[in-house]
Parts: sequence; structure tokens; C-alpha cells
Amino acid sequence: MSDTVRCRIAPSPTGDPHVGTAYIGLVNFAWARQNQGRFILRIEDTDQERSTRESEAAIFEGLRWVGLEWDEGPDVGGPFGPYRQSERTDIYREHALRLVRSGAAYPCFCSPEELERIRQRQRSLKRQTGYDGTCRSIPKDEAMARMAAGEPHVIRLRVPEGVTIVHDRLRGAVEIDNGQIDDQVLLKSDGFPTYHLANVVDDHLMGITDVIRAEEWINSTPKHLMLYRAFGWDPPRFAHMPLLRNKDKSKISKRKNPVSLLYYRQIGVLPETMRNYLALLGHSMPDEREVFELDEFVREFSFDRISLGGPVFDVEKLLWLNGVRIRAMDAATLAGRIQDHLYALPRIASLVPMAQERMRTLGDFVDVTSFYLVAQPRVDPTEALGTLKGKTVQEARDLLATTIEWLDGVRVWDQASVETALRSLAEEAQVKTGELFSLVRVAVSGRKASPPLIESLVLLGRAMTSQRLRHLLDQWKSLP
RNA sequence: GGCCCUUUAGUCUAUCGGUCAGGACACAAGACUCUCAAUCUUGGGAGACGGGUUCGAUUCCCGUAAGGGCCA
Repeated sequence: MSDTVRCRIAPSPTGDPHVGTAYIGLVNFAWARQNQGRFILRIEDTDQERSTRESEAAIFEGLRWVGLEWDEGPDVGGPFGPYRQSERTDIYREHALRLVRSGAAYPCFCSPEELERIRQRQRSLKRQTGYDGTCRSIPKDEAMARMAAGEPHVIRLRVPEGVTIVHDRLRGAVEIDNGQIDDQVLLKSDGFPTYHLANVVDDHLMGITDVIRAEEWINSTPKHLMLYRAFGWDPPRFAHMPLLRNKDKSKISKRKNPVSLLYYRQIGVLPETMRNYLALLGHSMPDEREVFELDEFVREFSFDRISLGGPVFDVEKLLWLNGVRIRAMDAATLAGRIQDHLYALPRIASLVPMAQERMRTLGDFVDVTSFYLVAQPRVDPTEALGTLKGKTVQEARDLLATTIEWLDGVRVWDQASVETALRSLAEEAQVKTGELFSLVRVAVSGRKASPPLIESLVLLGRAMTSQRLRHLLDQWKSLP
């Protein structure tokens, strides 16, 4: 194995850049830097349905914002590219075939209906469900011939009997019974790889020496080890970091917590605060210091100092830390930072046309756009309720919850999509468009009068919009 | 439901068998102050439970419980 440490993060571009990605990224970054290694960004966009270039760009932006510069990646290149999985499908297909030839994998011709029947039978017998291995026993020659003839198929891993031992750097040996694992699909019928195949092939081909990822992957590590073995490759070292949590201890999610890096940037959290705070979760410095810089973390990071209980992401403490860091700056530096924050926000300039016709003095700009600049405007829950005439509190809550759902479902956050979502929701829910709009307006701006709603929402961004609607919903929940 | 992981205060954590169980956020009280914030002082609050091992367990082992994750 090469002795240069190579670490990677491999986010899927299916939404806003996530604090969890930054968290895992930070650890990978620290380990790579501490060992004079390389930190690589790979984009796992094999889910064509959900992946967007918009989201990919946002991930680049978010990760750069927290200060995690990568040495190799789709946008900066590198010797092991391409770094975008959608551009590597031939590689996966070739590798899947290689396993079929060696017998470690086999084509499966079962139709979705047959698979469903198998599952039904298993369920009625109260057996563990999973592929029953019907196509396992098709002789290789016949199987190859049927593939060549173009019969629809997937390629499955032939999972052997026995147990697989995962050597996790943080937990030691973890034993998992292979009986627990299905004959995994490696290549789907459309020729696209599944996560497991692509991940292992890429990690190997990109020379990854240390896989540091979230704990949710620990149970699939045996599959990965089987693949390494089937290919005859040495596996990397594994470390599974604890999962960030919501206040209720469930895995952190946007339903219960703002998770977008762009959201935190937008409310004015400093990037150094964000990385500092993330470095406090699940890891401690030898002298217990809590305020420190990235280079100190790189120097002091150690797997020995990781605690495995999943830490709750506490926005209160994040903001306290941000205050500490703001107060520690000299006034001139802070002035510069404030200016950068207010004027370097990518879309701030587009606020001007909206504000312009509502301004009589330059200072009015601040008033007209304050809802955009502030972390959370004050919203009067009773006033917000007043926008919906004749609705009970419960009805109002339901409508707001539905609105949140619909807006979360908007694929691309632009003028047309947001407007369509809101208008069709009004129709569906049989609410006057005007009423729905003014509800959203009050929730988002705290005022009955504001610049045009849809433009405002687009500028606020989806995370901020969603967060503010949820905030009002929370306020409503504590209403009588 | 099966498997895996985890378990110190509301939250983040320290402790690598012997500590008055330490620190931070939050909370409360006081001081300072035109107010607020900041700051300082003080305070309450923790080893999930039950068994072992040991002279001695928060710490090691087993069981239970709870939380979480993955697969379905």
C-alpha cells in the first residue's frame, strides 16, 4: 500500500451542502494534512434523478466557505480523475463484468415481479427478506450468453457464508454475520452502479488509504470488504465517526434543524466558527481548549480523542462561540468582515432593484431589506395567524406544515418553480393565493408589507425560507 | 422485526482502577451599568440499572434497559 495518506469525502449533490458533510470533511482534512497526505473530493452523482449541478456547485461553495480546500476534485482535477461518478460508468461496468468472469458476482435475470413474489413468500413465512439466490446457480456460460443476447439483468455479488470482521479504528473488531447480507446488486439494469460498487471501485482506483465516514455506513462495510477481496485489493483503514444528532437525538435532518452550510453563512456565522464548533463535536483537545484555529486542530487531532456518543448539534453553543470570536477581533477587522458579509453575499446586489422603489432615502434600504439580513426577524404568531381568515389554529398549522413540505419538494430553487409550487398548493388546499402569500410573507419577513414575495424567497434561499416557516410553526405549536 | 453501534448534568465534553467526578454552553442569583449586551462572582445539576472481577470501580467483563443507525 502506498504510504501517502489519501482521504476523501464523497457527497451526493442532492441538496444544500450539509453540516454533516463538513463535519466528516473536517476530520478527513485534518487526518490528511496531519500526515502530509491528500484530501480528495469526489462527487457521487449516480442517482441521476436527484443529482443536480446546482447542488454540486453549492457543495463546492459550502466546503470552500468552511475552509476545507481539496487537493483533487471535479473542479480542480488531479491524477485519478474523473472525480464525478457519472463520468465513470464505463469503469464500473467493466469491473462488475470482471467479477462475473471470476465468479464473485453473477447476473440476475429475475424481474421486479418475481422479486416481489419472493419477498411476499418470505414475509408470509416470517423469514428474513432478501434475494433468495435463484440466479446464483445458472451456469456461467449460460449466464454470459443470456447477457450477451441482451436479456435484461442486474449484476449481484455472490455473498459467501460466514462472518466478516470489520476492523474499525475507533471500535476495534466488529463482527457481522454474512447471513445478514443480501446478494447485493452491484450494477443496476440500466447499467448504473449501486453505491457500494462505485464507492469501492473509486476508493481503490483513487488510492484512498483511510476511509473516514459516518457511522451509518458501518453495517455496509462487510459488503465493501467482500468487494475488495473479490477484486484482490487491499482494503483501506476504516473509521466510523459518530453521527450528528437533532435535539431529540435522531440523526440530524433538515426537518428538525437547519443543516445547510449556506444557511449558517447567511445568518452570519463565521466560517472559522463553524469549523471550530464542528471540531468540538465528538473530539476534544488535549488541554480541553474550546476556541482554536484550524491549524491547531490539524496538529492535535487524534483518533484516540474521539468519543463515540452521537453529539447533538447545538445551535446555541455555535452562536456563543461565534460571539466569542466576533468579540476577539479588533474593530477594523470586524468592520471589514461585516462589509464582506453584507456586500459579498452573492445575491445581495439583486436586493437593490426590489428595494429601490420602496426607498426615499438610502437608509431606507436597511429597513426594507432587514428581513433578509437578519438571522431571524421577529414574527408575531397572532398576527401571522390573522392572515388566514376564518381558519382555526389547527387548520393554520396544517396549511403551514403542508407549505413547508411543498417548498422542500421544489427541485430547483428558482422563481418559476417556487411560484408554481405556491400557486398549485393554494389551489390544492383551497386557499386564496393572496392569503397563502401573505402568510408566507409574514412568516418570512415578520411584516405584512414586503418586497415581492417570490423574489424574496428565491433570494433568501431554500434553507432560510424553510427554517423561518418552521420557526413560525413552532411558535404556533405553543399557541393555545 | 433482524443485526450493529452507543450510554458522565438539558447540551458538548475531561477522567486512560484510587479525583471533593473537572471544564464549556444553557439556566438561576449577585456585582458592574442609564438600558441591553459583554464581563466577573456565586449556585443548582451527572457516572442508565443489575450483577460480577478487584483491597478499590464512572473506568474492565456479563446481562437488562434506553437512545441511535443499517437492512427489510
